[in-house]
Amino acid sequence: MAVGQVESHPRFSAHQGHPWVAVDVVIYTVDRRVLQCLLVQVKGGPFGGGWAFPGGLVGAEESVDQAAEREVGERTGVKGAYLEQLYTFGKPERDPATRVVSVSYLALVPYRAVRLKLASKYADIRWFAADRLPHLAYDHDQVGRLALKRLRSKLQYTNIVYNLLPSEFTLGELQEVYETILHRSLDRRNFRKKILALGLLKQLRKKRRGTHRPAWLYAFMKRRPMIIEMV
Amino acid sequence: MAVGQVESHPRFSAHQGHPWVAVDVVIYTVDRRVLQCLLVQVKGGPFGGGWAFPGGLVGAEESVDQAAEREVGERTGVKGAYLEQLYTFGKPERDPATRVVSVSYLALVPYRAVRLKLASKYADIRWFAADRLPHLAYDHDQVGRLALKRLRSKLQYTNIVYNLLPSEFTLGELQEVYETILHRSLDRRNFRKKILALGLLKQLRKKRRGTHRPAWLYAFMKRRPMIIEMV
DNA sequence: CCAAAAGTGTTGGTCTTACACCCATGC
DNA sequence: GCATGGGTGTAAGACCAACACTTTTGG
Repeated sequence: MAVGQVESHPRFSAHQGHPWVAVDVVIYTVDRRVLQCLLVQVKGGPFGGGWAFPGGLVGAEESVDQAAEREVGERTGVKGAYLEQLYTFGKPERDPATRVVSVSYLALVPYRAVRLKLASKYADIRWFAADRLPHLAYDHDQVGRLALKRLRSKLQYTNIVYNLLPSEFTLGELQEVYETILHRSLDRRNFRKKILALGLLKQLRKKRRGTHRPAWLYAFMKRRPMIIEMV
Repeated sequence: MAVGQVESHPRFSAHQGHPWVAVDVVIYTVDRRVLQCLLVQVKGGPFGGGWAFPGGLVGAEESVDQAAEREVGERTGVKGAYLEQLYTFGKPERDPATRVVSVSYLALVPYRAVRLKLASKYADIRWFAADRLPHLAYDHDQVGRLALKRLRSKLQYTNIVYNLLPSEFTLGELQEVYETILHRSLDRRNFRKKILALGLLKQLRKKRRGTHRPAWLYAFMKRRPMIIEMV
């Protein structure tokens, strides 16, 4: 991209120079009653060996959202995951190697659908319990705190939880995901009352048979983000 | 900034190319019971003659936040205004002249402190009623909708309104600002009850003498952002 | 028959909303 | 004395949190 393009831009003068643009994605999933979060191990540079959220530069032809979606797809194999922009971090010193402005995203993927894939730029990739992350490279500790806060708060007034569940589930399983993420226990009767009152779930005609009394299976009527009030 | 720097970056490969980074700032104020919003008239290019929010490229040495603060200072003369990041817009086609990723901000300034200053890059600058903006250049219609939504919602659970008021004010004036921004009338008794119960205001030892019964003056005890519950 | 998870209503307290009259001043 | 904005309390309804027992199945 030529500098001349910006010098002729009607709103901008080019004297300032400019940073690079990257995305970083905090990818959550729930597996066996634990909220997990995907980290990659940085290979070289001042943070080599440290852990960070996966991310990469935004390409010339793609939108910033697309770059985030691409990163989720490349690392987890999941297409069309739930993605939400968190915040843009732009301090010059946040990455000592280069001036990088980073747009952070929150992503939710169902655990069963994930097939982790390492990129050559990383030394390792794996899930960590979201509330016990190691110290992270760059300013990613801050990104992680923000993501967790946003996830917890958004759980309460949206239906995004459907992104973490299989298409059929029992109310007990649904409640378990809420409890896992919010990190506190909820009253079963109140939970069922409230979530059923929202009218977002439909009861299926089958039950899940386990080791004990079978439970009705439910599904979300619509699998798309909606603003509601929960918990 | 040399490409070689990024090719040697531990996390990124340089094949992608990269966009420019800019900020756009939605600057609100309240004047005579109207929520006003600052627009500039674009000079050349495909949007020449159109109106947009003031903004500019992020400099190599400054953070993105600083670029926004600088823009507010340059246009209004107000230093240290309330600033909050809104969202980052990053579609390649959003600005036809150049690939620009734009970080949008919401700013609040007290009307009395403002001295508007035109930049050579703009044809004009002036206040518009926030709920009657003209069609804007770029994707700024979207930015404006988002800013207004955020302002209204944040009014309800923070104390940011202090950024729009002089240091001393009556409860009537405070309520008027709320009503102006929320665009609906509030019950006076309930409003006073609630806002006083928050304990954020102190009653001063003086009254404002107007054309009728004098009203007690109040001030915010702390002029810094806090999370609360209002309205 | 025992263990384990599923299922189900009511009550008290808190919070929110709606609403009407008197007061102090300037003109 | 009248017009104008300032100042104040209560009652009804909505909402939320707390709480215990019975049912159904597998082993």
